Amino acid sequence: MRQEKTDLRREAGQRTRDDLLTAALGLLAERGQEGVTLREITQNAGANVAAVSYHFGSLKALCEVTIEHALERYLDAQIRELDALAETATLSELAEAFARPMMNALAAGGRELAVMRTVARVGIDPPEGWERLYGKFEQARQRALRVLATNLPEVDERELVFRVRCAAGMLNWLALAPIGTELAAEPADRVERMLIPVVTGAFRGAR
Amino acid sequence: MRQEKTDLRREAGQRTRDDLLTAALGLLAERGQEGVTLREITQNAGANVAAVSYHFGSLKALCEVTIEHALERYLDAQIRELDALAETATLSELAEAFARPMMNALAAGGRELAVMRTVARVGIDPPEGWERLYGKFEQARQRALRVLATNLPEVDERELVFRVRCAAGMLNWLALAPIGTELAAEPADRVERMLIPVVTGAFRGAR
DNA sequence: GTAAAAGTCAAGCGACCGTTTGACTTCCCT
DNA sequence: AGGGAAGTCAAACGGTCGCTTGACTTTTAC
Repeated sequence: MRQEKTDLRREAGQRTRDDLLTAALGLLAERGQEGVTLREITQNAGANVAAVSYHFGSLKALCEVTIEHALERYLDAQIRELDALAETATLSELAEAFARPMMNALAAGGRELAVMRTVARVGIDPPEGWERLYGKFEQARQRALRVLATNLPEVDERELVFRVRCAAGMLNWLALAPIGTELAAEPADRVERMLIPVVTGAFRGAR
Repeated sequence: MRQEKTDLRREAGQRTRDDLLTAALGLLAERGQEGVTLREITQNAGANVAAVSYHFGSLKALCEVTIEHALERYLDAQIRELDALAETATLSELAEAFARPMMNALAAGGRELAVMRTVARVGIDPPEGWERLYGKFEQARQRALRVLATNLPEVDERELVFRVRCAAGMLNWLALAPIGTELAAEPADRVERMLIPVVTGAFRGAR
């Protein structure tokens, strides 16, 4: 009983913290780091303005924690998909694994899509502390590069790196641009049937 | 003589106006609409803060004029490229024409790249008055779609629209992300040799 | 020559920003 | 029972924001 009370009390503080993170994620996805204000976050979270300083130290720190959470979640999911690939995977299978986390988010919409939007913005305006996740970032890229090199042994590696970055950028764009919200209204399998060939084609290249 | 003086004087007012537009373009390209401040623009332009209200009415109006200029310039260039295509153009030729304005800007860097960055941001945060250019936007898309449909008669038109949007998004991403600045340091023909196959592949699709 | 028009400028307006403060409540520990 | 830690809150801080004002200079028009 006393322990229950402890947990309940701790939940009160934790709840405010989580509400702030959720509100920050939504606004960061919508407007980016420059367009977010402390008062709007706290209002959406139903909290006092001082709560941000109390729980995170500053607005910037809250944004960094939020972005880092989103980025780590995305990279973990993508690495998981890529690691599940066979050594002999085709370009189409690579494209599917590479795009899977983004496709799932596009199909789910809501908070999942907000995570992706926030992640995509990192590629344009990198926040300060993001170097901490650079390792995971490189891990995903290297895994994709291996499969790519197996399928396209005649293509220069620098070009393969470029294609991975192009494909990643295209997926990020889908999350950020209005087309992302449009796709969220489509059946998931239809989105997949449209998107996979494009990513595969970008990987393969064509003259 | 009096006419010369008239012109010189008119240039004085026009010069401040142009300096404001240039400074606004640079900052809009760098930080986007939300991250731009009146005082930073006027400082970069060497003008007084009141100059913006005097010449444009408000900061928002200045931003809209700047963005519209950049967008119109981009669309005109792209439409020109696409209109120069033969009816029987290949996918690779289509890709080259489609990507030509962006590739030129990536090669030139500086102000040209700033124009592209500003244009690309329109796709994420559309400013208020951009509907005025929707016609040119559709014109470019329709022209690309025709060549695409000729080369890929077996593909559903909705899918072709999707591929055009993906390709455009990828190009926009190249302008916005750090990779854009990296490419600006490369030889132009090398960028072209890397980029065209990716765009072509995205157009063509692959299983 | 002279009055109107065009343009520039320093100063200041109210509004909103992120952050801090100190009082206050609630719960844990002994 | 009571000291203390955790958390919340209204209020206020200094600073920056976009924008306006009114004085001032320069150019234009007659």
